[in-house]
Amino acid sequence: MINIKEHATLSILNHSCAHMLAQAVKRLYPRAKFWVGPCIKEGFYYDIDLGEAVLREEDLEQISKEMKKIVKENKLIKRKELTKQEAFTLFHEDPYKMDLIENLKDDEIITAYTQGEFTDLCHGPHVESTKLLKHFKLLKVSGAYYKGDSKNKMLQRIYGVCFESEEDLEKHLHLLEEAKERDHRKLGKDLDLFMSDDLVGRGLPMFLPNGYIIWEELENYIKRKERKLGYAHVMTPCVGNVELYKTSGHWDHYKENMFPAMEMDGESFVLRPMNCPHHMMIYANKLHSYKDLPVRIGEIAHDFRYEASGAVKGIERARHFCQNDAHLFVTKQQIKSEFKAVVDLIFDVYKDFHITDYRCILSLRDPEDKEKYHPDDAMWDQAENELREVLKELNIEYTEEIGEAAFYGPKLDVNVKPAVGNEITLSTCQLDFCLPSKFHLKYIDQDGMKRTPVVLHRAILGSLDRFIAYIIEETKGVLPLWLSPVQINIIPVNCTYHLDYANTIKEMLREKGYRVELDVRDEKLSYKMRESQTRKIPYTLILGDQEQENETISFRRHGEKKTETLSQTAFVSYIQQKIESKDMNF
RNA sequence: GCCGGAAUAGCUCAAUUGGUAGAGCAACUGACUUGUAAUCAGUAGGUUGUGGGUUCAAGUCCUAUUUCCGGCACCA
Repeated sequence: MINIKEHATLSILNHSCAHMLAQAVKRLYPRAKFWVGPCIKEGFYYDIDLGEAVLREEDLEQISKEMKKIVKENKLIKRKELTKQEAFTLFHEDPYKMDLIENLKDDEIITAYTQGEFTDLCHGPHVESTKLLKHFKLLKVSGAYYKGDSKNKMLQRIYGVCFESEEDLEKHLHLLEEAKERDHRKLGKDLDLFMSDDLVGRGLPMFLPNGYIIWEELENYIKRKERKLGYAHVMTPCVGNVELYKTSGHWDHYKENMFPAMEMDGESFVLRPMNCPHHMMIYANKLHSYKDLPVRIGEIAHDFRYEASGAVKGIERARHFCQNDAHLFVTKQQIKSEFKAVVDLIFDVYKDFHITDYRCILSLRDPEDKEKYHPDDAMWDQAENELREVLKELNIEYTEEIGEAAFYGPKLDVNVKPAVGNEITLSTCQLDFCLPSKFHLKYIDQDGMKRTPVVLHRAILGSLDRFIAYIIEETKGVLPLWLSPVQINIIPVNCTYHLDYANTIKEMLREKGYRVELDVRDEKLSYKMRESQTRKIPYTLILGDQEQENETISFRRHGEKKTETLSQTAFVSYIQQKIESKDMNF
């Protein structure tokens, strides 16, 4: 989907359209006060304080009509420079604009743009006239906190998008509709992958047999990779004593996101929100030599977080999920090489899944903010520099975000944009200077001294649940062969005459380990073929007289019209090769 | 958590201003025996999310609540 904010002409068009939206709102709601109306990736929005009035989706139509009028009025959009004093005078009735003006830097040139009766404080630039803003669509209304802070008042936000032609607009709206069709929540239901139920609880999805096959395949896939890289996998309980989390610091810093404590026999337990403390204890279970390091402890671990009700979304963000987690215990000297190995693993995996549209973010501390961060400047400097060096050595594009690091160390996040909704973090690698010392972790160094290791927290597939959601949306539910719940569907041409042959083939394929179904229902071939296609089964076999006589297999690949015929052995080696290559396109 | 919207059969959706809850698909039964995206006929399927209220009468109006959806905030 097009990024409007990054687009030279569309960004101006959309920003101008936001002004026109404000003008229309002002006409219909004279008491409206305006905060900001920027251009964003998806188009534009405007944040508005309407006082008592409440905007509903259905009100958008009327506002659109007013905007169309303004288009017809062909208002020229005029720029004017103002002194700060002039600006104060001009916008004295609008507290939000006054706020903006107050916070402008003294040397900044203040400008206002006027179109007809409406003037807005704005740095511009804008199109010349409102008549150029004809092809727009208001998309949705929502609440949005003033200055993005939930302690502040909630303003009303209207979203919209504007294009240069009606054709472009229609095309874009069509894309938005298509995106909805690939929503993992819809596909998860259609393909019987997972479900949820009020009686089980909000944010607690359940994987159905089909969905669990995907889950299992991914688990095996990533564990195999990790084993090759020297990871050892463990299994730890989902519940922990509250003291464990007091030791780790989670109780102080993360309590609001945890399910409440359970009291029992004078002890207090919580469902774990993450696995670090358990893994710390596993490390502490044994005295380590510097020769043991790095120690890599991995786990496909079930976690529980009390996500805000508004944050819950299918299996992308739920209150129970499974992390592809690992903790690497390293010496200071090993930070760089281990970090590099993690980054290599991330992109090795992305290559397998054809993930190319991602964004790397290196989150660093804000050196000015002494409160927030673990106080060891030398350590921070070393770590941050080494992370940078690795990313540069590997020639990875990334952006640095100052002040976004966790209090315990810098981190690399890899974000992707799913078909529906906001950017999500898929992979992460976080350095931690704090946790090991909280648990008094040590190793005996070469010189016989006890030293504290550094920990790298990392997740490659992130949570399996979230990764599955992402893969479903990327593939539109047409999963690669190795992940498909049903890989091969057999349709006998005639359920009496060809049943034996169909059964023989089915058993042969099943013995080879493929997930195969035989459709013996008393239905027409075309009916079964249709269903096989809508279920997005990669290979549909048609077995009739010809195949039976020649001991061959005729098959059709999902989404294709043509049929191919192979000998049984040729078909098996063809399928085997497809599965082993983890080809994303079958 | 906040703002707004929604909830009707397993699924997708209908139901005039309040006036007998309905269709397609799926399921089940039967007929048909078919070579690549829907064969035909029949049967069954519902305290309209839940609780309260208004009314002669509520899927429809009011109210509380739960869940879902779109955003916002959150994601040490």
